[in-house]
Amino acid sequence: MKKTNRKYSHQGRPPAKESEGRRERILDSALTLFAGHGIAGTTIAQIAKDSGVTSAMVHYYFGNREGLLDAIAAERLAPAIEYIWAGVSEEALAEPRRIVTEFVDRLLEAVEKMPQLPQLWSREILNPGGMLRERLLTLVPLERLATVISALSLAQQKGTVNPMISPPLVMTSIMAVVMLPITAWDMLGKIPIMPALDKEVLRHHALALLLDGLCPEKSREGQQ
Amino acid sequence: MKKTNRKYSHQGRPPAKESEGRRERILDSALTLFAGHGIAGTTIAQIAKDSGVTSAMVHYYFGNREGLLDAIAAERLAPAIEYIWAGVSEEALAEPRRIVTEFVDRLLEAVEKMPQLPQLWSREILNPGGMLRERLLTLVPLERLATVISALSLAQQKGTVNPMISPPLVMTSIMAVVMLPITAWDMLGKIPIMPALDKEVLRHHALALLLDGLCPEKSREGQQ
Amino acid sequence: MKKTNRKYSHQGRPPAKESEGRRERILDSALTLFAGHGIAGTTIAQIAKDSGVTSAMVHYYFGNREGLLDAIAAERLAPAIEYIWAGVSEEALAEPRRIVTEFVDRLLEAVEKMPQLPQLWSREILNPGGMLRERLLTLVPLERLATVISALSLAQQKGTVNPMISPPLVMTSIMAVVMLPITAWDMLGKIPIMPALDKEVLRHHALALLLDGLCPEKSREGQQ
Amino acid sequence: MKKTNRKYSHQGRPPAKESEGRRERILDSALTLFAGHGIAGTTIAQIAKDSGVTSAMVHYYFGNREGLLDAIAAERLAPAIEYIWAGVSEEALAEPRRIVTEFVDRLLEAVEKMPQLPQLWSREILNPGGMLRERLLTLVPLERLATVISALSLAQQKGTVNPMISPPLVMTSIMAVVMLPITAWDMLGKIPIMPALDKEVLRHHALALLLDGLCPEKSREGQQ
DNA sequence: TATGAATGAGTCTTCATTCAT
DNA sequence: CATGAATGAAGACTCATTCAT
Repeated sequence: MKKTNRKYSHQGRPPAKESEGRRERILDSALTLFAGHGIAGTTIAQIAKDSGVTSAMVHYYFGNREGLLDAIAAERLAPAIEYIWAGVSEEALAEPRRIVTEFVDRLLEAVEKMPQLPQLWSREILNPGGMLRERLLTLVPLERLATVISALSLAQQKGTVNPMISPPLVMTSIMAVVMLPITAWDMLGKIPIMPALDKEVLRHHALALLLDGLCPEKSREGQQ
Repeated sequence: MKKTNRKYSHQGRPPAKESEGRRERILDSALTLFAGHGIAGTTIAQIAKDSGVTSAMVHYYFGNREGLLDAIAAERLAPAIEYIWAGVSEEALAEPRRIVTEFVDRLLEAVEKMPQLPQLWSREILNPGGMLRERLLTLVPLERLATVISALSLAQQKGTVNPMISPPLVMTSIMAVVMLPITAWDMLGKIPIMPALDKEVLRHHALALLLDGLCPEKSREGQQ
Repeated sequence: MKKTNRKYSHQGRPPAKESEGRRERILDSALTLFAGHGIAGTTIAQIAKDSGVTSAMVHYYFGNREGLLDAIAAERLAPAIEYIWAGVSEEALAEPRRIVTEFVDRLLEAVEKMPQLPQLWSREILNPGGMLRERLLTLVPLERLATVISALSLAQQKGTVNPMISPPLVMTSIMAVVMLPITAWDMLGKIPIMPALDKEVLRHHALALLLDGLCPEKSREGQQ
Repeated sequence: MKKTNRKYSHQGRPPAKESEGRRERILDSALTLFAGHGIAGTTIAQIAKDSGVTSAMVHYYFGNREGLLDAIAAERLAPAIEYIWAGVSEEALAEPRRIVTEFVDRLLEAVEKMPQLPQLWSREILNPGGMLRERLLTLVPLERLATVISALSLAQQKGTVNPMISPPLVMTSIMAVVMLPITAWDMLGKIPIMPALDKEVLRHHALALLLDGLCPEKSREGQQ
């Protein structure tokens, strides 16, 4: 069941579609369909059809639905999550702005490699009742998160971080600001006066908002 | 099929439980179960059982599954969305900070009244493939959104709004920062050094982050 | 799930086929098919077809395969078993010959009413791994059996019962001698010089063999 | 496809486990699993796993499921049946008591060598619908059975056999009294006052019951 | 010989939906 | 209004069997 995660170990290109085995192709299809219609809304038959195999074949490789979800979690999502968190370097911990910058960049890179990530993350991981939640809870590097939270608290005491924000919520906020617009991408496209919207625009927007806020110069008197 | 939306039209108390008809009870159950297991993961029989009726009764009231979703969208979610957007007052448009503050507060009030909102929003509305998306797209006040975006752009030109942010993404960012942590509430609880986390903490965090950023005083050189 | 067992409570005729509900008809079909092909060899679809319903209907009435087996055990076989054991009267306990006679007669009456009994008994109840075994173990009146065994032991001490037999095996032996030939009925029919074989012949054979043995007059020297 | 039946042709020891080929090991597993869960309840994959081969291998050796059943019947059960019937010697035919004694002993010896026999016999051979029935019907020495029946009839005319018993049913009765308690062995163990029960006890019980009956001294008037 | 891969047919089960009452 | 009964279609999963290697 173990697989080396070629995709995230290096910065490697994905291997040629031809050389991928059926197993990988099934996982690809599952990932995409799960992102598109939700896990509960996707049948094994749909995955099989999309990947050009019979549904019996899906059972052959993964045993059952649960086994497929396990594989998706372990072989596709866990590496992505690891990759994202590996992005917050030790040196960055001392500089809150770097924490944000590096984390945002890792998120965007992960999404680049796996476009289904934002939707799976918001639907199946973040949500209680999400079908990948339990499976990934153990894979999220809680101690890493704790380290970052501590670093932010320390910086807050030193006065380099906004004293009003709540350190434990920061990483969630970053993920939210980066991932959710991607999820809603096409919805935003419906807005009439929407200008060109791409990952670069999103990156600048997210960094500016997270680091300096909407109205940085403004005095802070009337806030609540 | 249309119903007045007693809940959000005024600030009125919800009507006495007794007076609610079966129809409303079915909608309540549906809303909660949809939020908990996703729409695709919820059967009519579950909703029927939870609301103490037979599943034939659900069909009697709503025709079919689609009809139930229509009703949930029109009678429960549309009013909530209307309520949220109604919060950005005309006067606020001139003051970006007020836009944010009022919007955040409306969001939190809406969640207070309908705790299922964050999960339904991220799963079934925001996500492409979400089963309420199409139904609500027409109900989102796009012209209102356009107005706000224009106001933010104008303020940006006047120098009262961070020139690096992207106005069309602002409202999405606000919703993300407020709603997602609520969705992930219990997940965040698993973090060891998590302090007390409640709506008030979230409100201050969201407002501080959105308005002033994580590191407001810092110079802005390293931002690449 | 409880049903009065009309069939065995009195000596009543079975109710008219017409008035039986679908549920009963499904149980009838199941009983017959289970006896014919074994439980493991019978599909729900076969039962459904035989009883003129859809297989979804079988699930509607019994929940699942296990539920159907439960119903067969509780509503059909348990009453038959009760009926058989109820046949050994209190007065009979003092007279070993009456125990045998009454038990044999009850067995034959039960088979008369439920011709599937011998096959189900030998395949699915008696056999370890039989699918009704666990379900019926609790229903067999063990204390009644114990009473009979005690009575036989006592009679053995008084000299009215063959001192060489083993009382705990007696009831099993009786059932075996009566039931197994019925199971193998058609097989026996293949034997060339087989005379007319019917229940009456079987009854006399069983009683004679069980009570007096094959060679009653013979001295008992060579028996090692 | 034919194999010499080493096990029953002589009194030979079973060959060393090592020298048995895979084919024999598959048959062993099949025999045991068939006895345990019934033939219909046993899959080829289970047999393969139990015998340490792949299920493709089972097909390689036996062609298909039917072929495996053929082999079980021809190579394992037929020899056992032959062995049992070979036990009724020519000399015994003149003495009914010897017929019984020798047949009982052969049955017990056969069971000793093949503990799965009683269960397979009652489930899959004796029962109509039993999956080995057709295959073994031709293998049962019908003419031998006819000979024995004739001998018993003759003895009955001569007065050395109970005139009330039915000669064609005698051999079935013997098998029933010997085999069925073995099948139900563990079930009998559940009975509270059950004394030690082993093959020797069973042998004496069966012989005593079959030869002399439960109440040999009793007068034979009330037997109706 | 031996096996991993592959599959069509079938099994149990669920579910939205309908309808007579 | 309300429901128990009924069902067709579809879902997950199993299994005997085949085949290229």
